[in-house]
Amino acid sequence: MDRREKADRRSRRSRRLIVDALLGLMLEQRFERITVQEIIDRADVGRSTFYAQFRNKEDVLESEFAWVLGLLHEQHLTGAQYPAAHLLPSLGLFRHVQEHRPLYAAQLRGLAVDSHTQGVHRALRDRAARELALAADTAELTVPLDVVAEYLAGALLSLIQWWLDHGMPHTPEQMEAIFQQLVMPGVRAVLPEQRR
Amino acid sequence: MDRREKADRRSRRSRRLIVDALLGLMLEQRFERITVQEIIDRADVGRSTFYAQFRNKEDVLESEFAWVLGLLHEQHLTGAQYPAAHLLPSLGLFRHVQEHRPLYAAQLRGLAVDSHTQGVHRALRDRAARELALAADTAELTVPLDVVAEYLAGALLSLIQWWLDHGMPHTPEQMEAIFQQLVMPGVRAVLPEQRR
DNA sequence: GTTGATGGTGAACATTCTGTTCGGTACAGA
DNA sequence: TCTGTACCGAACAGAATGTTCACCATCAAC
Repeated sequence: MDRREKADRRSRRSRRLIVDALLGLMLEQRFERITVQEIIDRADVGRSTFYAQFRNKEDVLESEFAWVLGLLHEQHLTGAQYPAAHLLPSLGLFRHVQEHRPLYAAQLRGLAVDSHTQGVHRALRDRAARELALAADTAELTVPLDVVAEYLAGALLSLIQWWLDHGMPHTPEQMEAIFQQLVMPGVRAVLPEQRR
Repeated sequence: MDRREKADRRSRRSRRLIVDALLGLMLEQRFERITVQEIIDRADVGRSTFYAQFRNKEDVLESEFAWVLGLLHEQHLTGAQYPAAHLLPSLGLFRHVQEHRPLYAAQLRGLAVDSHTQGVHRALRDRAARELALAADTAELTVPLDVVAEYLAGALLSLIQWWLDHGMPHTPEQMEAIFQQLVMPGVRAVLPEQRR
């Protein structure tokens, strides 16, 4: 699964070159327009090397994303190292995006396989749904629980989108403050007064 | 520009067949995987007919979207036929999406050219930014104006996404109520008390 | 109805991109 | 030093795109 540690030094080098080439290209043009030929030209590897390492160009991005999302899960989405009232590990997510900025920026600019963004979206939405179910009696919600979960995930991602789009002018902590001010009041409004 | 009114009856027929075929296919598989051959097979038109009417398969969707977005603009985004405090014509948008459900549903399921969703997103965001600038003194905002605009557009779209995803179980009016409860409190929280 | 114009048809074609194969070379790691 | 593995590059088959063309169908106007 993770070919980062083991494997031949040459393999790692090739994979790195290819991933970097693709991320670079994605800052210039949209993903679908990029051809395998362009990738291997920029990476300066042979065609057969490319296909020895990846199934296709989608696979390049997917494997990179799988790795980064794995980190996200184990570092920020497991356990409950954040205040329960927050419902989502928003601060952790802002920090995570900042840490892996090149990948996320390329993803955004290249308008790439939307399925990745959607993967994050789903993960956040489900996480929020679970937290909400714990935080409030479902029957007491004035709005369906899964709408609230969708809203939370969507609003958080739209802040992240804005942040990336504008060259990340704020710190994760400032973004977290904005998130708390802007997004959370709506959630508290539909929860019956309870758990602060 | 708009080939719906003028043009030969046969042209209109062909275009309609092709658009419907594509929308149908998009309910089954993602846009990128769909080939022109599949479209013309399902539409039952000749290959050359397809290319006589459209530049490529993106063009099919684009022309349809351009038309529907044109309607959206003239019916819901111009003037200010909605309460100024709402900042966005959310109810109008919910109604509009319901009215053109097949297109929006296909767009969503097919994970199609994200640029269309982004087009709507941009339009909403800019609209919100303009309204915000009128509704509040920029200097008095505790959060940058364009973040709020982005948030509004993103949150509204995420509600629409949920709505489409779940087969539109609510009326536009119910969705509007949810939007008001869930999304607007955050906006009021960052506006200095003013204009109710 | 005849007629002239416009659109539709299917087959053929060049082109582009994809993904695979293979013999030979270079390098990593033990 | 030696063995396995990755890289290389060229060649290739297959798929999909978009174009062209000669022929046929349909329109609407006379």
